[in-house]
Amino acid sequence: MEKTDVVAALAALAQDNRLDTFRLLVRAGPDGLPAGQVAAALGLPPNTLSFHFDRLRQAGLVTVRRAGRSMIYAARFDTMRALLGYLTENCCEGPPNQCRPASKTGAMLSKKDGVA
Amino acid sequence: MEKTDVVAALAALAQDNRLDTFRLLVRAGPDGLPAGQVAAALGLPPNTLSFHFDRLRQAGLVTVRRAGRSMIYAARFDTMRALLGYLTENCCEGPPNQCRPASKTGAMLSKKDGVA
DNA sequence: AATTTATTTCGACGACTGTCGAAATGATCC
DNA sequence: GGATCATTTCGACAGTCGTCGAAATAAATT
Repeated sequence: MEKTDVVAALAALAQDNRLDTFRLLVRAGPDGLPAGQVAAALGLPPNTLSFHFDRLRQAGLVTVRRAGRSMIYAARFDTMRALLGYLTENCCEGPPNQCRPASKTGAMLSKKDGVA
Repeated sequence: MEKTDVVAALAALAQDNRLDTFRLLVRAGPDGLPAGQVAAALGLPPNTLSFHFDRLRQAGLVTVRRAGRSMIYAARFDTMRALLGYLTENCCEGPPNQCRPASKTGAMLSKKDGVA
């Protein structure tokens, strides 16, 4: 994933209503939800939501398909996975690996520290 | 981590120069780098960089300490870890867990699908 | 205490963002 | 084909963002 795409995806998620929207779609799973249902769930006017959907779509975070007169939006898990991959690799891996679950016990990985 | 903090952190990282800055600090490790060194590495005017550092600091992504006349900025790995945790939990876990490494073989987790 | 070095604060600027009312589009149903 | 329902497009608006020159602060050097 290119840095440009990462910035775009981050920007898309860095807004209250959009983060809510995306989380809702994630919970809805691969089948997605019609725009109206999202609007109802979040209490957003349909044109405002349309604007946000567009941002998410341009960032590659959702897909749309038409079903009758509804537009069905669905989360793109592949993009989200790629984003998480980038962040984990580029923004968490300090010289001594800083990105482990905060070490509850402290043991368990103090043996070899296999860092490339 | 609260949703507000998540949005703040995402917004802080959703900008070219800031993402570069943060990545540089991550690679520098817990000891951090003096502002001037970051400015030199990224070719940014010091006042512009100062503005971005402030954003990162307000989002809890970096710390500052003074050392002589230099200001040393360092990445906050704990915040980054918390952010990744939130994103993984809230933005990747669809009904059938969507957030695995894209399934190279396809086997290996098709046995029980243990989702809470 | 004056000078140099490292960084921040201030003020200004054009560009972009998020929101909304109103009008347009597109599909369905009599 | 006219009414209706779901959604998008358009235009406008206040607010925020990213950048930069210039001035201010803060610490070391002489």
